[in-house]
Parts: sequence; C-alpha cells; structure tokens
Amino acid sequence: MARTTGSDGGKTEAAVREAAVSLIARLGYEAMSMRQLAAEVGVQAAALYRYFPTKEDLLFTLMREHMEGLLKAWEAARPASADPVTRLAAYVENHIAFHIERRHATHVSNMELRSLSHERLTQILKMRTAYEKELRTILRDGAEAGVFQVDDTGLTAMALIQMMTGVIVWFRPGERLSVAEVTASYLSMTMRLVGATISHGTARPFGRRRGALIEA
Amino acid sequence: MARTTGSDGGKTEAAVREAAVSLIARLGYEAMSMRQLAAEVGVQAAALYRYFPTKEDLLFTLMREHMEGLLKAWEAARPASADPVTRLAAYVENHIAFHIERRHATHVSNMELRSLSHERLTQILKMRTAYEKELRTILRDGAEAGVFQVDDTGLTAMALIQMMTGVIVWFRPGERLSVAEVTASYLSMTMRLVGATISHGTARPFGRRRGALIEA
DNA sequence: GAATTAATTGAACGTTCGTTTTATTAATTT
DNA sequence: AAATTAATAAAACGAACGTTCAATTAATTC
Repeated sequence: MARTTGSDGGKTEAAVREAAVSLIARLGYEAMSMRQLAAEVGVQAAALYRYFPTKEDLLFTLMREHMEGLLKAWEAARPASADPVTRLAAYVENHIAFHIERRHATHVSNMELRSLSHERLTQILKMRTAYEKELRTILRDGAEAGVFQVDDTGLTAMALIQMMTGVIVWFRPGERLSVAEVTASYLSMTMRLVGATISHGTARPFGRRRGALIEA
Repeated sequence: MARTTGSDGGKTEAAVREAAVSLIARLGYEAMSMRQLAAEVGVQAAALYRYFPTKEDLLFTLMREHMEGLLKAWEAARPASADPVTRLAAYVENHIAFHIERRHATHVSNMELRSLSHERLTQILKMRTAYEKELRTILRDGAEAGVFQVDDTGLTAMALIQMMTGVIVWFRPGERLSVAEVTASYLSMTMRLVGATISHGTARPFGRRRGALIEA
C-alpha cells in the first residue's frame, strides 16, 4: 500500500508530536521505539521520517518548543509593576499554571536532556538559564529593596524552581486539590520562604494571618 | 582466555555496582549497555551475569540499597526530642547530607523508576512513601502544636522534599558554596516556609532576625 | 599434587533498533 | 484528463542489544 485516503501531513505531524510527548514521558526517550510511536499514531515507522529526520530531531523539537513556550508565557504574564512581591507572585503563578498544563512536556524537557547532542543541549540550557535569571533578578531586586530576606539569590532561585516544578510529580488534576488551591499554597509557601512582606507599608509577613507573633 | 590472575568476586561485584551507578546516572539506564558497563569495570559483558542475573536486577539492587540506606540514615539521625522544630531540622540536615553524598545514586533512584517491573516499582515506592511519611508526621505534629503554619501537610511535605532533593541538580562540592553553607540555607528556607517559631517561648520567627515586623 | 571450585573469556543467538530505499496510491495542479 | 506532488506502506539494512553457553584458567580444598 501507499498513501492512504484522507491522509494529511499537517495532521499527521501534530499527531506524532502529541504521541511522542506522551510516550517519551511515560517510557523515556531511549525506551520508546520509533515503531511504537508510529503504531500510536496509526502509521508505519518509515512515515515518521517525513516529518523528523532523526529520532533526536524529534526530541529536540519537542524540547525547544516547550522552552520557547515557557519563555513566551512568562513574557506575556510579566507584570508592568516594579514591585518585587507582585513580580514574584506573577512568576510563581505562571510557573505553576504552565507546568500543570504541560506535565508531560515538562517531564520530557527535564528528564531527557542527556539524549541531546552537546550543541543542542547547550541551546536548551541557554533558554532555561534565561528563564531562571528572571527569577534571580526578582529575588535580588526584592532583597535590595529590603522586602525579601534571602541568604543567597542563586541558591534560593534554584530551590524555588525545583519546589515549584516538582508539582508535576505528585499533582493530578481532579483529585483532592484544585489547581487554584495548589497555586495558592505554593504562592504562600514561596512568600514565606523569601521572607516577603506586603509592600504597601503594613509590614505584615505572608502566611501568618492566623498567628500572633512579635519580632524581637 | 578465562579466569584472570588476582580476580576476586567480591571486588568485581563492588566495582560493577560503583560503575553502574555512575554510568546510569550519566547516560540513563536504557542508554547504558551491559558491554559499556563491563568495559568500565575492565571485564567482558558475560562476566556481569555472574553477579546480577539480568540488567533489571542490577538496577533494582542499586535502588533498593539506596532507599534502605536513606531509611537507615534517618533512623540513626532521628532525634529523641519530641519538639517538631528539632525534628524538622534533623530531617532537613539528614536529607541534604545524604543526598549530596550520594548524588549519582539519588539520580538513579529518582529517574529510572519506570524501568522497574510493576512489583519492584511498588516495593521501591513503599520505601519512599515511608520516608516521606516521617516528614508529614513532623509537619502535622508541628501544626497541631501551633509552632508551624502549614496549609496542607501533604502538599508541604512534597514541596519540601522536592526542594531539598533538587540540591543534587545544581550543587557541586568544592564550588562557590560549602556543604555547610548549603545546609544552613536550606534549613532556614525550610523553617521560614513552614512558618516555624523557635519553640522556647520567645515567639521569634526564623530568618527574620534582621527585620522589624509586627503581626497585625 | 590431584580434584574441585571460582572467575572469566570468546563466540554466538535471536531480537530489536534507527534508518533508508523503492514502490504505490491519494490529492492537487495544470 | 494528464502530470505532478504529497503521503504513505513494505521490505530491507547493518548495527547493537541483552543474554547464554562452552571452554579455559586461577585459586582453593582435600
């Protein structure tokens, strides 16, 4: 046989991407065979090579577009305000929302880096570093303004990002907690972690609304 | 050829374990071939099968012993005190120290779970859950005693563990920060995150020693 | 020192892998 | 309706995979 009735390159390519993200997230890149992927799409393995020249090209494309999406999402969500607390809140909310929405793709982008060539790895890491730098800048600005208490900006940024991204490991939509509840919890944990104070002069620390503590 | 002079089963098995942890951490379980592992040990691939009946048996052994080591380490480090702050501090310090010391093995145990059979996966997850439950208990006790401010015990435990374990991703011994500095930072971040107060009646929140804030 | 056990090699097995090539048919253009 | 282009199938390629087996030698036991 050959070309099938109703076949459409655009649709097939989209189906390949979708199936690949899901399969790689579940089995791992090395463990997923091109034949398995093709079967999931409903096509023969050879057909995949019309859209991606090699298996690694497929992986790289998925990762690059994921990272580009993350940077684009943050650009769109980044607030105009200069207030570090507002900016940090926006960063956390965007990060949680984006990663919950794209659990599988995040898994792929975080776990399969070692399957990329050196050059492509560098390219992905550059995007990741740019994204992390946004958080470091917020933390530094907040520390300099005195609204955050942070020992080490770089360390804190890494700790926060790993804490937030970790949500994809245990969170399943539709279970005990809603996305809004999870986001609210991570937001208040973040604010407490960085020792944030509400910046409108009330000097009230986050997450202590039910406590009654006086600083010595 | 056959048996080589000076060959010793005990030493070879230890060398296989060590090389396997390092290779799997670097390349991934699926990507590491038995021939590659054998070459690293300085032996032919067939020799590996004297010590581990299959590749998956090797992986499982490494993971099980890693998890057993983690549980043992915590049992040894667990303080007698009932004070939640003391217990949480001990948990954090033990977790950071253990994971920095065994970066490669942790990588393997966290990333290669999907290569285990269902039964063995369950076995590993059971150990992991037991370890995490220790943290949840500390958080719950602290929340009930009023020394921690925690929205959701389970969520907070997961967030903390992911934050702490994430240290292995970016931390390299001998670079900018010492192990002691990193541990101290994670400890203070943790205490702020859970809204801990020093438990000897001074009611002073952690990490705010330089601030001057009054709770409304 | 002979017999036994421990440790390893080298070769091979069948399977699966990513990928290429060629042929074939559907859809589109002329 | 003929010509061209797009999309696929079917078959095959060599290489690498995990694993097994028989042979061989070192170390140990008797």
